[in-house]
Amino acid sequence: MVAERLFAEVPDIVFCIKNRDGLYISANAAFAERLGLKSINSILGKSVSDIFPPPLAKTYLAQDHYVFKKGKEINDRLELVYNRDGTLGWYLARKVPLHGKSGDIIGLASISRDLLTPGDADLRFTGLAKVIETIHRNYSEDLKPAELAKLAKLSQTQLERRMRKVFKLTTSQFIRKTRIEAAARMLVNTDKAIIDIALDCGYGDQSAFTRQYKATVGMAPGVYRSVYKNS
DNA sequence: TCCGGAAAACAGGGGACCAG
DNA sequence: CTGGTCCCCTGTTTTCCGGA
Repeated sequence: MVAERLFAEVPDIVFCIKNRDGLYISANAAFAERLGLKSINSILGKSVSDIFPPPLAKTYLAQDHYVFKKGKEINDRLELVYNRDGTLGWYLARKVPLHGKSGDIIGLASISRDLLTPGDADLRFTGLAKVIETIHRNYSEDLKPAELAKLAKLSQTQLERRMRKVFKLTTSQFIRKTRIEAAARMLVNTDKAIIDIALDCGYGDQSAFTRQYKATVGMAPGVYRSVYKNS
């Protein structure tokens, strides 16, 4: 298959194909590496439940189900993944249905792009340094892309274009990324109540936070804490 | 090729409430 | 504390067009 060769040696894009039964029939080296495995051989023929912890597997299964059932793509989903080495990694995921000759769905292909951190030079060059600094400093407040654009002396259109160019994210996705990442750290490194973490991270109430956290990380905050704290 | 503005479509944020 | 529903409304994103 062409796609397999295309993604085989690409280091920052995780690629895999699952058949209609949800079993991995293809994956690239980057997939194995993200899972902390030596080769992809130990993944092939397995399902998500065999590979990921139950709460995450549940989320991934639901996504696969959506693709299989609706025949629609999942595009540019921002995901936070707790890497094997304990670091937090951000990825943009995409899942597309694969159709057989008769048009029926026979599987799905998934790619997940590593959101690499741009260098200071990139930020200064694009005029985004001030915006990023403001978001990192004030993520607990109500940040408005229009005000951030003003701060950077850019039109909102320009800000969005440059954010996409540098981060592969919209401004609001970047704000969300910053908040969720801060929340993830607080969940693991502190004993703060979830409602307090929600408020500290700029959410109006705890239920909004839980919903967004789950959508991004794949687990509710409390579940995430129980899985990763002291592990 | 880059930029800005406008308009329209659309997604989704989040408040409120409730059940478990 | 989690998670579900309902639903309004805001803001985001896309697209198009014209100008430099």
